[in-house]
Amino acid sequence: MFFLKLPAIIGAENEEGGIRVTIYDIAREAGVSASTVSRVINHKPGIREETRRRIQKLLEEYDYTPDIAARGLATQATRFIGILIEDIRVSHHTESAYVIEQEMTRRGYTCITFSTGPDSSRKAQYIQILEQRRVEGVILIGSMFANDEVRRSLERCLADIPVMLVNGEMDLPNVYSVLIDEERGTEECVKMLVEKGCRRLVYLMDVTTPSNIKKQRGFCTGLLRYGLEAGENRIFTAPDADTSPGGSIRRGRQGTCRLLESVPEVDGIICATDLLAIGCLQELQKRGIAVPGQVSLIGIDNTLYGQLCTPALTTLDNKMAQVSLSAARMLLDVLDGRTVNQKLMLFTEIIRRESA
Amino acid sequence: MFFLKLPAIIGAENEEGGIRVTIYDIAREAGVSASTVSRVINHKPGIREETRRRIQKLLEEYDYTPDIAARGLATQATRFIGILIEDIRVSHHTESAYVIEQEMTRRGYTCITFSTGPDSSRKAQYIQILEQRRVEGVILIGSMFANDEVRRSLERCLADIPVMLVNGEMDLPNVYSVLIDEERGTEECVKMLVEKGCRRLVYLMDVTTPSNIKKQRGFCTGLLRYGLEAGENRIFTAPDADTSPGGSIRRGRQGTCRLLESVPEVDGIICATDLLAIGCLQELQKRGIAVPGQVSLIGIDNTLYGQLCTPALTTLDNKMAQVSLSAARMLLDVLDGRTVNQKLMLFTEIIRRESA
DNA sequence: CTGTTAGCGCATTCAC
DNA sequence: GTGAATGCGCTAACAG
Repeated sequence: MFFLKLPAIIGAENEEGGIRVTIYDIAREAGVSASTVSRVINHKPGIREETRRRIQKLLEEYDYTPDIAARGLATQATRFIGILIEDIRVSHHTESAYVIEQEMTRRGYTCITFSTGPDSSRKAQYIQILEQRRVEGVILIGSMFANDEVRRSLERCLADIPVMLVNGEMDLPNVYSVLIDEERGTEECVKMLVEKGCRRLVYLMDVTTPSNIKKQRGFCTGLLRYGLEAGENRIFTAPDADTSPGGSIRRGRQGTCRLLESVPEVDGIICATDLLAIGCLQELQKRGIAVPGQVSLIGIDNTLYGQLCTPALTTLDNKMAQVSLSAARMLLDVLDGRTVNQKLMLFTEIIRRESA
Repeated sequence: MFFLKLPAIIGAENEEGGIRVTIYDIAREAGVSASTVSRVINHKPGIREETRRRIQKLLEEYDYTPDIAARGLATQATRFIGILIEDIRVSHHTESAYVIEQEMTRRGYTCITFSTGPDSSRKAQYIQILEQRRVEGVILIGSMFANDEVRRSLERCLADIPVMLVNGEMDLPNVYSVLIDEERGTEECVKMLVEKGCRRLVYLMDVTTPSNIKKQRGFCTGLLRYGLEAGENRIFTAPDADTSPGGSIRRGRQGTCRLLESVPEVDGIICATDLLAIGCLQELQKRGIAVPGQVSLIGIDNTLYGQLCTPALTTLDNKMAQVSLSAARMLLDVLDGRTVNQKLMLFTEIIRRESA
């Protein structure tokens, strides 16, 4: 398997058949030592201008490209950032991954991104892969990462590197959080519906993520605060068998069916996600229930989907792009040795469109 | 900067404060040499069962995790795959990246994915980053990578590693292609519209990608073949200033305005993408033009968006997920030393829904 | 200003 | 069966 690198010994020709040119090749060609070449490559001072130029020229001539892994081995710095998401196909996750990758790349880091799926033990496996790759920092996107199994895995594998939790909290010295106040945001949605005259509100969710639970709490708080009687019968959970992106819509439809059976007099619905809301909308329309005429509808996430449906969806923007960008910047700050706050909170905003 | 690793010399305690345990640490603890530990880790034969078990136990006890980069330096294998996409936020690109990442991860590779943006010189830069990371294979997603600048960059940087082109062609010995017959597919769309009685067809596109050009060719061929007079006035290009995902819809609306001015009697529109079609649909509805009553509308891509709008969009499914999966598998075959076809073609399928 | 030496963590010959 | 020696490509400390 090993290719004996004769050129290095004989000083003969190389640069063909997949042989990589190394700093030694360049050094030999330039009649200097490898360290000198290394210094030129890394723009270190203390090199005669003539030498620098000569080596620079050879580097280009031979199309030299540094092996970052080898460099990392010597410097103990891989310049890798790990990103874990449950499913990158979910549109606000896509947005997050995109924003983070752009920022990290801009700053000279390379991102390794994995879609882990919902299973916690799988998440732990991916954390181990990141450990093996010796990432210098990690960003976990989504509240579903804030659980004990992930926590244990982090303590075990990544105790010494900074970890950013996007929309989740974890009490660990190396774990930082960027949060978004979905709870208060959802409460504001209730307020808005009440002000529009709604009296029978329902919160529809599917997967019981910490995030969705927070929204639920905000919903309940809103009911109390704005004078509506609370009660378990105002919370509905759609079955979550199908985990594909399209599944959300289906769940929205099914959840709405159930909901309408229990609370036929409903006049305001808040859905945990936009896609759920769109499923809901489809079911309502199918039954001839006017939106927003008879029922006001609000989604959460501010996805593109919400702009496309008719009527356009009023939605709670949880600003995933901004939140993710903040997380990326915080991580960069930590890596640069700057002190940062361990927790940060950003604020949601209601995007008023036609459905409410 | 360097942490003198005293434990290795003194044989003292370690495992705290970010010091990674190496095979040498384990070896010392077990009273064997590093080679033996290495053999155990890599499940090589020729180790006494007792020794193996003892070392195995220590490995777990000390939470040993191999440094893959160091291993790669020794074996000349990084197990990295590079993926380049113009914009991962575009839904069928997301799907592609997802599918490929899942398959590669399953097979022990780690993906490095970049969103390059449309600019060719930027694409070349990203190719260089992949080279620096010593990826073992590369997948370029989208026809926009099939241009001369990228080609030169590949020849220069990645001449010795397999490159898969998803939906694009390039005549280079190490470049493989998985294609999708969008040309014939679009032709079939024309046929379908003609059979529905349409007589004034228009093709609306935005960015002039090789892929969109192919669709255009298919459109023209269809016109000829199915007895409609061709002509430049049947092709419309929407302005493409805004490159955000939402921009597509806006372009669809604007393009439709122009189109209606020139060909007010249009009764069938094929759009180069679903999002474009949705913008088109919005504009038509705004003007009170019935779809599919007065105008039949077909999109391309089979995105989730097409299922959400009203009426649901008839669309040409270009099977990006399958195409991407095939590309991933082909690449794995090449990496495993199996011979594969350098080109492969998959087939589109029309998804009939309400808009046509 | 530059070369020599050593070592990053690991896998692999070749001895024993 | 196992160990010692060597090298992967690169950087960094220390001399000169």
